[in-house]
Amino acid sequence: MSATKLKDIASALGLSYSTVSRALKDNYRISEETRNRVKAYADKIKYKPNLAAQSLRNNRTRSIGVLVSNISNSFFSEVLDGIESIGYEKNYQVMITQSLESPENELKQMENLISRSVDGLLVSLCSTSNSVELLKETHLSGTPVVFFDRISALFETHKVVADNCGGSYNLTKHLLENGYKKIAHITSSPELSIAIERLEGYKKALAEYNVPFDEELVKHCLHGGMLIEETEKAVDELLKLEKSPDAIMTASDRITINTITILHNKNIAIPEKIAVAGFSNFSAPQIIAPPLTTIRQPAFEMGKMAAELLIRLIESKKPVDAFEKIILETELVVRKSTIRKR
Amino acid sequence: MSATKLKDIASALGLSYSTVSRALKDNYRISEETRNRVKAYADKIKYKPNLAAQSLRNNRTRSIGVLVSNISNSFFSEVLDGIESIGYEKNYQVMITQSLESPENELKQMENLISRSVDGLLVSLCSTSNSVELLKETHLSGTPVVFFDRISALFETHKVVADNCGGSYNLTKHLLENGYKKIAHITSSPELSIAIERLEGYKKALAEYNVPFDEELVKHCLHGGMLIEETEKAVDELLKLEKSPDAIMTASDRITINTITILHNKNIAIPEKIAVAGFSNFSAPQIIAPPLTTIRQPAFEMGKMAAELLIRLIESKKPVDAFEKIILETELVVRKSTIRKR
DNA sequence: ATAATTTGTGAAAACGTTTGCACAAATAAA
DNA sequence: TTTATTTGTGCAAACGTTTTCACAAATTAT
Repeated sequence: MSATKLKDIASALGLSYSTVSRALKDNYRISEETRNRVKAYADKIKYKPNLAAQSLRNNRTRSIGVLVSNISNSFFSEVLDGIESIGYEKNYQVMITQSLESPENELKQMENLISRSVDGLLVSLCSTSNSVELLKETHLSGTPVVFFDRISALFETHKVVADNCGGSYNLTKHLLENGYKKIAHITSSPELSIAIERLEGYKKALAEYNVPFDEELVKHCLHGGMLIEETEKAVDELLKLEKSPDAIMTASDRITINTITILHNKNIAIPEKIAVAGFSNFSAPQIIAPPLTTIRQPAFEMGKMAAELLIRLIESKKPVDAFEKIILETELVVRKSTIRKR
Repeated sequence: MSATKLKDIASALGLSYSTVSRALKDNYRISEETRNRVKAYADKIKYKPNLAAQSLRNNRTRSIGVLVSNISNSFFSEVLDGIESIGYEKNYQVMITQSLESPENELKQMENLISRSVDGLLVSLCSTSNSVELLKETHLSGTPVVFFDRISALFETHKVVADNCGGSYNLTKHLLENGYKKIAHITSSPELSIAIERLEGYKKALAEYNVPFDEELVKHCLHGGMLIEETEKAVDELLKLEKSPDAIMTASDRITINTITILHNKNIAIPEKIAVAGFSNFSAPQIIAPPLTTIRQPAFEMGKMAAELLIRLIESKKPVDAFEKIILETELVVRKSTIRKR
């Protein structure tokens, strides 16, 4: 009933463990003949090496750990899809964990992954992360770490990100060019790298079009829109402003959905009264009322790139010389939610 | 640099490995005093047992394997979220793989998980699965298997499913009661358990309202709507029918999105010309044009239940007597896509 | 011919745990 | 007091690999 072992092959073929082991890895001085005999027999009895034993011996698990804030967030689930596809291709097991935006969870999950001796780590930080120190140690002790999406300024390492600044610049510019003057920005926690970068692009576009930046038009949802109340508060405050905005740029899927829902409930016409557009990896922006102008991030691609980079780092013999930073382009798709009929 | 080991504790405290090991597991005759001393020191030096060594020795990995068809499908990503939440709670690592609806992938992924000696398996089969034999073996060899969502008639084991039949019955009934007579059903591969059950509920409702069942009104998308073309073909064929349908009930998120997109493109008004409703775990059905009547499955809950059951099976000493089948209720939410103004 | 090298294989240690068994010390029963 | 039992600890084997070292046989160089 129990699985086949090296010993089974060895005794069946009258060889020693060592010879069998070496024959299967064909990296040593084993005669062509023996090698083939061993491999044929291993195939025949469907030998599968015991991975626990291999890990114990080799200190390698052929697995990578992933930390995201939330698996079921559509952006992250696409990223995970990409990571898994590379894991499958390169024969690495992917271990997925989520922080749920809690720094305590994040730290525990990270420790957990490390104690499972994953060969590398793929991390998208939570907004108030305090696990950077642990990551530094991990990195130093030889387990490579690649950040994606949400990175940390406190720890210089390999990174794969979307061009957040460029994306929000393009989107803001699009709004400005279509005659919107008072553009609000509802974004997530101000500590997040992505929020900072998106704000930057927004400011850059405003400056270019000589529209003064107005602090009051920027609202933060500290929970990234997990709670609709925080978006509600943001929208309400915007509507109460003396000169309330004629467009809202949102920074995430959830915030986008919340904002639209709220405006619908208040019977505020989009885009006639207020235009809406945002960062989104929504699966169907075209069937929203109204079809939504979006900045789409290459999430699947990001997962693939990050996983490929990580595995490259894992498998490179020498410690890699320089940190790589890969920036992926975003895509602006204009739909009706930002186009007023004349 | 390297992690701390049992030996470190043992030599620091002048004890043997065995005593330290037993003290940490407090399941043997170790004096209160020694136990505390060991634990305190272990805490102090942040001792983390080597999991590879433990697995090798115990034949347990404290991990469970999951197979879904696609991580980024919103239904599955919610399920995964649920599974992960229980895994975290019970301290099991979750290893997620996807079949991408390919039986070959499915089999490979399954073998992979098994060779990693996961303690149990959580499986949602792909439509033309041929890995049931392997699962049977696995089950017999003592690794429990729990099916969720898409189950197999060929293998009797533990199951967690939504009430697909009841759900589609309710939805069909809702349509019938709102005056729709010719209700089409666009569903996925006819081999899938969920498709079979949903068709059944549909037929049951029709029969109850004395509407004859019409084979021509049922269309299958073999790839579950991954390719928009297959939905396009289905819709086209329906529209070409002598008496084309006045309502369409869709069986999955992707098919729903595709159908709505296609009808929009053809300028066919929903629900005035054709009503649309479907099974969906879309994150925002309320902001679709028009707001979508849906049957929502308790995906997160399903993941939790399945994971809890599996872990219970893993940790129960005796082989469990009977197979459990948990059926979760679905929720019908009526919105404008099925309500005609009078 | 002998010496040096190459080639193929095996013995055994190591990776870090857990656990059956043995055994001494302390306690309880006779 | 002697014997039986309980209590606390240590030794050593086992889990299934990989790999260093050793060594015999075959080949090549001298």
